[in-house]
Amino acid sequence: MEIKKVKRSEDYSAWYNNLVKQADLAEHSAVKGCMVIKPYGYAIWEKMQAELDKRFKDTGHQNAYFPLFIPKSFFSKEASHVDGFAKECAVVTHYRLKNGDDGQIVVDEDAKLEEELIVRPTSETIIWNTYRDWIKSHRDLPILVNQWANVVRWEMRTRLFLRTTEFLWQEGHTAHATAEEAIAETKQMLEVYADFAENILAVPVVKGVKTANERFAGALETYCIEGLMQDGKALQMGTSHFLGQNFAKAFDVKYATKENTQEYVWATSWGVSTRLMGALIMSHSDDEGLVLPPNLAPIQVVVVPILGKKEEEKQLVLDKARAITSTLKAKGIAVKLDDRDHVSPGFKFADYELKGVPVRIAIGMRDVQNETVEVARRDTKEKQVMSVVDIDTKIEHLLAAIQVNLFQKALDFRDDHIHVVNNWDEFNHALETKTGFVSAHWDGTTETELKIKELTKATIRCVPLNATAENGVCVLTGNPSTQRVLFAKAY
RNA sequence: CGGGGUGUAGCGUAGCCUGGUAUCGCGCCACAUUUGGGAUGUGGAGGUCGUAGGUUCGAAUCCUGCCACCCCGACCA
Repeated sequence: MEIKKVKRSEDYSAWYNNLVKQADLAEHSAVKGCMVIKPYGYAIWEKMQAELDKRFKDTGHQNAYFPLFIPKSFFSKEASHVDGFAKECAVVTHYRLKNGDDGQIVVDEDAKLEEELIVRPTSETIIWNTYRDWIKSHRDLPILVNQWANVVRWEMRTRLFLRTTEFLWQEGHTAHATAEEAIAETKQMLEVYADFAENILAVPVVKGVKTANERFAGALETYCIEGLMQDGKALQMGTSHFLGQNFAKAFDVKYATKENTQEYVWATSWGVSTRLMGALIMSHSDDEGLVLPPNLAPIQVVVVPILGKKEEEKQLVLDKARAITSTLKAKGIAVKLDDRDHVSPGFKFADYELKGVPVRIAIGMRDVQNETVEVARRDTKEKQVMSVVDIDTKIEHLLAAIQVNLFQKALDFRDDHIHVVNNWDEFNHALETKTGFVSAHWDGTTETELKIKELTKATIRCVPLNATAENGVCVLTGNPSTQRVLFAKAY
């Protein structure tokens, strides 16, 4: 395969698209807006799933599965929800095809559904319709359920992983007796997402709440984690919603309290999607290709034997390479020995760099004689010759160091790209001349937020949770404000 | 969905303006020599030129519709 080089600094979009294809993560399918996730890309998604799923289970959740289809009438039950999703729903209207007059397969008009089915864009409605039957008493609460699923949102414009018509995600849907408990759940899951993003993806995130304008359709409060990509655009990486009693009321889900009164149930929902693949790619990768954090790499270490021409030397090198491979495997490291003899070492080096493998070990005759290996790390491109003594421990430490370094690098980049401004001129100047987040005072009204969006294309990514109270004036209106919010151009 | 652009072998491309059945590189197959940063030579296979029509003796090339992708908007995880 000829490698098409696209520089990140020259055309970020082209670089991203090219990287997704070259690194064998995904490709466009025959279906508009839908992608094929290839085995290597899916392996990374599976690692994400495993890490998230463990955290969900650790916080008491169970997995379940609800239907792909939702009766249309369910959507009309929660008014703001239908407003939010109606414009992007795929609808099933018929259940049969037949042979048409001209030999073409056509939809059988006689097989029209009584009630159309919506392909889920999210599952609150079907799930809350189900919860009505599950919840009768305070003893049935809480319900802590997650589902791994595909959903469909008919977006105007799609991009590999970042926004596809069909995407994979998980959606947690919990039911609680009290508002306090539901809010605690919402916040807990936000922490789970932030922990996952920072410690597994090595992507620093800002935890915050969305403004009323950016809130999930049907939520009282939307918490989010926001990341900053290498091109300086923000990416919403996960959301956790406090839904109040909106869905309980819409679907009439009540429970009997200890005092035998009937109360509506309190709800949360939370989700992250294959968009995280996009976040991962855009946070760390470079002109040589993908850069994967060790905690997520399907292959953490690749061993490349440098095979000489003499048959006996070949065997010596291979034996040594195999020995090191099993030593690392025994330590629980995901290691691959690439002993193919028909591609050159140089080709393999470049190929595994493209695939983002964190550590490469090369072993040749020199190393066999000296009891050494050459170790190269993907993140810094540094190479060093190491003694094979305790190689497993050394590699284990190196992987941990790479994980930390990637996070630190991304964190430094993010912090360098938060621009604090205090008036409208500074605000505009920052948006025009710099990329990243702009930290500014805002008067708290949707009107101002929309006006700023119209004037600058920047949106309020979130009201950060850890911000300190600080009196100031809104950059646009001059009205009083008590806290800074983060603006940015976003994906 | 609006504006702009692109579509030729698995990948990247030339040819299109000025119509005559397609160029080059990588990859692939065979053999040999190679192997510490994308090896070299020799021989070979692979294309209904995105798709459906139209014009023409003849269409990759001209015209029309459609599809897909990219960029910029609007919408959004």
